[in-house]
Amino acid sequence: MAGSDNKLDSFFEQVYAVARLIPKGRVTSYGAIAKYLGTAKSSRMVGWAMNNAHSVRPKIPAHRVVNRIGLLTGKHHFGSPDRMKELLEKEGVKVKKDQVVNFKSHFWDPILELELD
DNA sequence: CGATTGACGTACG
DNA sequence: TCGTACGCCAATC
Repeated sequence: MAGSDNKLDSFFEQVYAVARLIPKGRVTSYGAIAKYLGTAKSSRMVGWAMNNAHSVRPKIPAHRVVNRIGLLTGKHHFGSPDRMKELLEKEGVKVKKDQVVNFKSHFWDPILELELD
């Protein structure tokens, strides 16, 4: 279709798409998203995408995206450093010292969940 | 326009 | 096992 919204054509939009697919009470990592998109080495760009996510609508549940060890590295970007923690705990994700408790159990891997045969 | 930074992750020693 | 170096690419200084 001419003039179609090829938003998914942008790497950032792909990150946003996956971020929106993160179920409530679940978390994922930048690397997991990057790897799912086929750019595992560009994990930094996922973080940049999240930075830009503040200007993207609908709002991106960036609070469900943490680094590979479950550390709330981006908590300072939510307006308040405790905002991310509150949001996660509100969804049932325990956070201790800026780190997701039982992170592995809450980990949501798009490669496994969105895997297509 | 060139150098530095950044919400990360992997590789190497 | 731990510490350091590098890659990635866009935005900012």
